[in-house]
Amino acid sequence: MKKPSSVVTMADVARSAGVSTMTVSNVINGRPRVGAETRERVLAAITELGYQINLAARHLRAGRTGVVGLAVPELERPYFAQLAARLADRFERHGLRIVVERTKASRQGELDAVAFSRLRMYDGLILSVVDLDPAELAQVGTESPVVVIGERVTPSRFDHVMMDNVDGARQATAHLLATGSRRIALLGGTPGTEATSMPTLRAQGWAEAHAAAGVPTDSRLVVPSSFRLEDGYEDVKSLLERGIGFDGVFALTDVVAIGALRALADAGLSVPGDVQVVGFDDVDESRYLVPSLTSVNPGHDAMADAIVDLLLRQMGDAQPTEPHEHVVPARLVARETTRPLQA
Amino acid sequence: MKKPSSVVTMADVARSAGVSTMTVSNVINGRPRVGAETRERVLAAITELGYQINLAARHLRAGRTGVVGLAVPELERPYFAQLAARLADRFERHGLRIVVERTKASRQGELDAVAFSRLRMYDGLILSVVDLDPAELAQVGTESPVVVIGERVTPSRFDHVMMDNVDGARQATAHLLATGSRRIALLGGTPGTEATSMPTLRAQGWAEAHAAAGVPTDSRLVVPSSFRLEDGYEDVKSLLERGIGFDGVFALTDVVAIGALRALADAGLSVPGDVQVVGFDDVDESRYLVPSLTSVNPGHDAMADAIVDLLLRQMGDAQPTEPHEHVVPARLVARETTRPLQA
DNA sequence: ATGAAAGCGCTAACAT
DNA sequence: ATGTTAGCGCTTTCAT
Repeated sequence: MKKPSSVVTMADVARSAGVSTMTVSNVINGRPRVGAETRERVLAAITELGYQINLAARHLRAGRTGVVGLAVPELERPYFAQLAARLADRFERHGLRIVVERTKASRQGELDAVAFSRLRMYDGLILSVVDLDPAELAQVGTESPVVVIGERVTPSRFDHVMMDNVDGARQATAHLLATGSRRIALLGGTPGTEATSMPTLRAQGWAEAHAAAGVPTDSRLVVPSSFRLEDGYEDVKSLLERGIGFDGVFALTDVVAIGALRALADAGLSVPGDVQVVGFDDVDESRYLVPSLTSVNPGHDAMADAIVDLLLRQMGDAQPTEPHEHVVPARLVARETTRPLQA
Repeated sequence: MKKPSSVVTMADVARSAGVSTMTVSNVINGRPRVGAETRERVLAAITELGYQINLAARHLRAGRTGVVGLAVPELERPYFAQLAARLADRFERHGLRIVVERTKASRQGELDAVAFSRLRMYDGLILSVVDLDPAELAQVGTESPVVVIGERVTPSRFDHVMMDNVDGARQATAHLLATGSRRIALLGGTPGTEATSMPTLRAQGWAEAHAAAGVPTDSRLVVPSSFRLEDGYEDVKSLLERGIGFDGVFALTDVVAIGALRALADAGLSVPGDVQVVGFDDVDESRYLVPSLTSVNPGHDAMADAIVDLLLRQMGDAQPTEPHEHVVPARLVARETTRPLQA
């Protein structure tokens, strides 16, 4: 019983079993042409020595890893965590592992992810682009399969799956207007950002709905912030403290909405009586909140399906096909933070 | 401008620049002893050919990947998503990437994670063990650094960081008792499970607190379930439908508590007036809920610190040290789903 | 059914 | 400052 002192290689096993490394390799990979008795001997040696295959070597040889990477801005955002779970389910059915990493929504983080992937650690990459600019992304040379998700309009070089941010935001705002809100705060709007960023697109939907309804917007109701719970909380608190009146809230994400709800409660405002609230993402917890959160469902399953389909296609095909641009429709889910529509 | 037809290797670059591969390697890795003019030439060739380093080869050679794996039961559980984020912050400071994968809380998934790691795709692995049994885990031969987290008492072969489940649950239950609850439902208790599983440990704390207070428990108040929102919801609904009275709820996780709160609201029960509720995990959203959720904080930062410390130690040390067992203390955070303690 | 040789793309060690 | 040699551990030929 030899203790595996440091690293046991195939050669060690081969020597111990009195065969060639090739035969060991054949046994390990379940290839057919190995005698039953030889196989036994090899297996015994493997157990005895505690042999473990070296994937790095295998990958170098095979040129593939069986791993798909998912790079998201932040691991703890429910939207991405839930997307990751959906993707994991789907890829698993195709015998692929999925691993999740984060980019911190930074240019560098996003570039790193592509680099890591194209450097052959992943057979394919799903990249949520936030900060990387289309031009930069376009320059990234990559032969390896990449599907870009996220809100920005990206260069046509890559397959791209996105939700319909503008229309979703339009629906959310239109619903608030239809149910009686007239001054709708936009939480998370980040003015001065790229024209194709998620906040800008959702702000655009907010503006369009106002225009369509002939209701004026007030720029003081646009509160810039990040996407954390405390941001929604602080945004509302700040509006109240500054005495900027509002009777509706469109939060750029459900997480922000949850923070906002808390601030409204602290201020003694009732929801939806005094203020109506709509979020975006329709994360799992939204329907369990009290009151349950009206939100925009960005088409989770359709999105996951499209991503998997496009990536597998790239991974399978010999010749690259034309890049696809896939927009998944969004749909408002009305719940208790908004009043019922008049019939 | 040659199009990178398939794979450009260092050798290609070397040829094109009229140097040896070694010089190319030196340039790429920023090693000092390269002439300025040569460096220029090499860099030019790299750009021109669109050369990209092959990490698989690098790793085979270097024997390390710079990647730490984190294997958790489910990607979308807030507790794990938030843990992942904390760990990512810390490892990043040490120049390590962290990637997250899921095990589905299954034996096989957990074994796969160890296999993947020890097969040298990760320099270290943080494994949340749920289903794998200590004996099985012990048999997994691995030279590669592993830190086990999770509730089960694991074999002493591995460094292990865990929260104080029993004491946390005891605090939660004691608080409910101290604030007047007498019939406390236990949501998520899974009877007949391993003696060291998380549900069992937390159930034990629940029982201990009752014993200490001289209050009898009622086994009908123990509702088995998984850890999703809908489980908490269904658990409460089921208790109510079956007419099993209760005036307190200890949910095994905050997520379950959120589901429970919704079911209580649906039944027209007030919290904390009619029923007090305590969760476990103190996830970020708990303090923003309305009413905010009283919960057990399992010591998030202390836990992350301990994990990182132990793993880095293993990754650094030549000789393996004695395995460490680290228990992080838990602490109740009283909020609005429970009544104030009588002064 | 099994083995020998070659080499995946890189880098550490040792020349020059 | 740059090149040569050797080899990481595996698998793909192509023998036998």
